[in-house]
Amino acid sequence: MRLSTRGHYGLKAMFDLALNYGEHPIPLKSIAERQGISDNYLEQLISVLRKAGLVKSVRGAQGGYILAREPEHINVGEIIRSLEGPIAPVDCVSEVEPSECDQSDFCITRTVWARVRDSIAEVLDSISLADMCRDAEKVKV
Amino acid sequence: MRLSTRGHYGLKAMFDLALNYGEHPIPLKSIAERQGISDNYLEQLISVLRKAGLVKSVRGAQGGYILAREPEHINVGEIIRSLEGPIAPVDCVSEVEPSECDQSDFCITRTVWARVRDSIAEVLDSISLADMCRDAEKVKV
DNA sequence: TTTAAATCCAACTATTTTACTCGGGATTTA
DNA sequence: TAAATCCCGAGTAAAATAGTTGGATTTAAA
Repeated sequence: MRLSTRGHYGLKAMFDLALNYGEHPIPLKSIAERQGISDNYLEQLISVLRKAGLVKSVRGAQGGYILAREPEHINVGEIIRSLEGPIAPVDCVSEVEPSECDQSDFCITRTVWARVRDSIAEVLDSISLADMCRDAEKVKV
Repeated sequence: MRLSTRGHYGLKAMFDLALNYGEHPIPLKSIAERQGISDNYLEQLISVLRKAGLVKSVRGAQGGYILAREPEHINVGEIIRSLEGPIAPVDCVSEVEPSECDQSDFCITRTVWARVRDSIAEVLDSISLADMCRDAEKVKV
């Protein structure tokens, strides 16, 4: 029941962008450094986030990345889904295109995984980047 | 955010044993057949469940497996943990021996994963095999 | 007492996934 | 024009996954 580093690193990067949200784009290299991630690898991940419409890029010198929306309007669920795919503890309860399984037991186990899926989704969808920034403020003080 | 087949199959097998709970041990082959699992593979999994004290085995002809406790007193969380290890979306919030990470962001992302972990655990620990059997009854009628 | 039905166990393996790295091209600012 | 930066596709080593295989042991029943 583990997240891959894609989602893990991706959220770190997005949170970093939220903390540094403003006029100027943030170069990927500085995000990678602060968050302790290989910048070559992070490049791949942020490319996915860009294609998903969660960040905007500015090319050239002095370029970098900015959140595509205000931190208040980006939630963790979106970030994780874009990097890890639909939430699905097992395939047959995927949020998108669940696979069929015709088992003899009326698939009661399936309902267990559906409940797990929903509880994960509920947590992730309820937390925005702005929420996380507020939490960070609290910790600082 | 996926479970491996270990937990998936393991729960199916335990549920099968719960549905067939009684005097007689259930041979592994019949569980595997009903649940559509390779019996060689299931053998590995049930061996873990036995060592975890969740099932008892009876060797020899007419042998098989029985739940070590009544279905009411075995919950899904125990089964999953014994097969998949501690619940931990990411290592640094593992239920057991969380790994250290000294990042610059006060690890607010960490608190997100802790909440996910807790919500998964809450669901899994709240469902017993007996609950699942009752659900199965409802579906039948 | 033999046979067949079972569990038990350890080692092997093919495939897939993960977590990267690498090299080069395109774009923009100073 | 040089430097900083994003963009993109291909390659790769290591680990995890999902099994398979072969044989030893135990026990009930014929």
